[in-house]
Amino acid sequence: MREAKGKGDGQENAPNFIHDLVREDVRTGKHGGVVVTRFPPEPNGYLHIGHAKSICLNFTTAALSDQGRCHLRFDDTNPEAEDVEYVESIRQDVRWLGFDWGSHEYFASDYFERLYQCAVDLIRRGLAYVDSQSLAEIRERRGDFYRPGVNSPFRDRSVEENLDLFARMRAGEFDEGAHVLRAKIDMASKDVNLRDPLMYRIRKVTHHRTGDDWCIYPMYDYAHPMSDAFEGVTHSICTLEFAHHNPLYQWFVSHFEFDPVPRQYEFARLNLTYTVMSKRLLKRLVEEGHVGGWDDPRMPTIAGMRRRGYTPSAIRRFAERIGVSRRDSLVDVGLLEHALREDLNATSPRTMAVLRPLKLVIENLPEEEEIELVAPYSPDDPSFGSRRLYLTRELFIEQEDFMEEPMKKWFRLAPGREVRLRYGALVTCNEVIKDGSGSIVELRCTWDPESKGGNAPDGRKVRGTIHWVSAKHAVDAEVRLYDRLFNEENPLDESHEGDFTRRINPASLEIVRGAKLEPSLAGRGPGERVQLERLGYFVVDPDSTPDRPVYNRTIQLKDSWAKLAGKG
RNA sequence: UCGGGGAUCGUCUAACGGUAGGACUCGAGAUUCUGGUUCUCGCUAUCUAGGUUCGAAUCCUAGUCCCCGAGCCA
Repeated sequence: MREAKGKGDGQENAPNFIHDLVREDVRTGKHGGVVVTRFPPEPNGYLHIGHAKSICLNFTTAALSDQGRCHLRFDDTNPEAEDVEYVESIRQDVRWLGFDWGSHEYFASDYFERLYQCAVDLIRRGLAYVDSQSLAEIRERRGDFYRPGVNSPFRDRSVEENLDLFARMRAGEFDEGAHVLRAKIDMASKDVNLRDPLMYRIRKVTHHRTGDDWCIYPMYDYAHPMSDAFEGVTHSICTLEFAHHNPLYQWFVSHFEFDPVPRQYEFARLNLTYTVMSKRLLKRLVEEGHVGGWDDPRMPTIAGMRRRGYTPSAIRRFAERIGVSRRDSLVDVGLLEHALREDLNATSPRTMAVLRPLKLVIENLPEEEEIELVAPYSPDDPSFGSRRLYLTRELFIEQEDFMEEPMKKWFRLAPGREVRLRYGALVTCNEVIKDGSGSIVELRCTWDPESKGGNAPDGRKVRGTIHWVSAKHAVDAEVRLYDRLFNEENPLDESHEGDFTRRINPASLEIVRGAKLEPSLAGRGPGERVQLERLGYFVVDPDSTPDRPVYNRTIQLKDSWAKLAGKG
C-alpha cells in the first residue's frame, strides 16, 4: 500500500507537552535514558478514535528513546464487564493502526498472585486493613467534598486479624460485600481518593482468563500503578479524569522498592464534532439499532472507521496534528477528514462509476462499435498504471451532470452544450427525451471522433468534464453513501432538547442500488480503496461478492461547485 | 460550602519576559481532461480588571467562565 509522503506522519514537530517532557528525561538520562509506556485498555468494548489518540501517543513517546518500548496491557480486573471477545478486537485494532508491541503483551490478571502478595505485605506493615462495613456504611463514612470522612470501626484491626480475614476472603469463605481490603491512608484528606480507598472486593464471578481461581479482584487504583511498576513502565500516560488518582498512584508504588518508579502523566482526551465518544453511548447506538453494529462505518470506532475506508496513516497523522495538551477541546472533524483526503488523494487509483444513471446515446456511433481507450489510474503518477475503457453508443452519465435549463457558471451538460467525457471524447447534447411524466430518460448526443481520448482537436475550450460508463460494459453495484452520524457539532450539548439520539442525522446512510461501475471495479476485494472520479473515495465493503459488489463511500471530494451552487 | 485542572484565530495548537506563528476552515486568484489535486495571496486570537517592567500571552494580585472528583467501574 502506498502512503502519502511529504508533510506529516512523524516528521513534523508536533505540539506535544508529553514528548517535550520525555525528551528532557531522555536527555538527562533518567531511567538510563529508556522510556517504557503502555496502552492499557479494559477488554470490555471496542476501541475508538479517542483510544487511537492514546495509542499513537504511547507508542510515539516510547519511540523517543532508542531502547523504548510500549506494552499492550489488558486491564482486566473487573470480570463482570469484560470478555475475551474484546481482547482479539483490541489487538487487531492496535496492529491495524500500525503499532507493534512485540512480545510485550500483558494482562493485569497475570499479576493477581503477585498483587495479592503485595497486598499481604501492605497489611503486615499496617498499611492496609479489612473493612467489614456495608457498602452503604462505607459510602456514608467517606464523607463528601465538604466534610471529611470518618474512620471505619474496623480500621484498627490487628495485623493478624487482617491477614486471617484477607486469606479467608481469598479462600471464598465470605459472601460478596461482606468485606473489602482498604489502604490505610487518611479519612480526613481533602482528596476523597485518599480516604482509605478500596483495594480488593469479593466477586464470585468467573473471570474470562483466570476462570474461578479468584473470588477477590483488585481495584483499578491498586492494580494499575502496581502493574505499571511490575512491567518497568517509566511514563504512565492517561487521560485527565485520572489526575485525581495520581497521589494514590504514587502512594502505592512508593511503598515498594521499584526501579524504575513509574510516574503518571495526564492529557486531555479527544472529543470530535458530530459524534460521541463514550463507550456507554456508543453501546447504546448499537443496542438500540441506530447503527448496524460496532463496525458500522458511521461509528467512530476503529472497526467502523476501517470499514468506512479510513487509512491507518490518516488517523496517525491526525493524532499527531491535533497535538496533546491538558485543555478540554472539541476537535473539528474537518481536521480528521482533511488528513484522510490527503492520504487517499495520494494513494487511491482513479476510476469511474455512475451512481444515478442517465442514459446518453451517441447517435453518430454505430451500435456494434467499441472504441477502446486507455485511461491512467492516476492523473499524475504513471506508476499507478492504467486500465481500458470502452466508448460505445449507449453510455450512462450522472443525472446530476445534466441540467435542462443551466444556471449560470454551469459547465456540465445541457441542451446544445459540449462536454468532455473523462478520458473519452467530446460530446454535444442534441435532444432531451422525456417519458410521459416529463422526467428526462435519455439524452441524444453526437461525438467528435477527432476528440477520441478526450482532447479537443483544435484546442477549443471545453470547461466541463464528466464521468461516464459504457452501458454495455457496466457492472451493477450497491453503493452505500455515508455521512456524519449526528446533525449537531456536539450531540451532548445540554441546550438541546431530549436525548442525544434525537440528533442522529437521518441521512447518515443512503443506499444506492442501481449504480453502474466501470469493469475494473468489479473484481476488487474487501478493503480495496479507489477514488470514483468526481464522487469521492470509496472502499469495497466486506459484504461485497464478485457478483454483487458493494462499495462504501469513505468521504466525498471537496466540492467547490456545491458551495457555489448553494449560494445561488 | 471543598479539592484538582484549564482558558491564545471559527477549530486544534505554538511562542516559556523581546515581531502572537503553524495546520484546518473561510475568502481571492493561477494552473488543471476530476468544479479534485497543486500553487500564490488574504481575513481572523492572547477570558476580564489592575499591577511589575524599557517591554507581559508569559511574572504578581483580584475576579470570571469551563472541565474533573464523593463506584465494592476503569
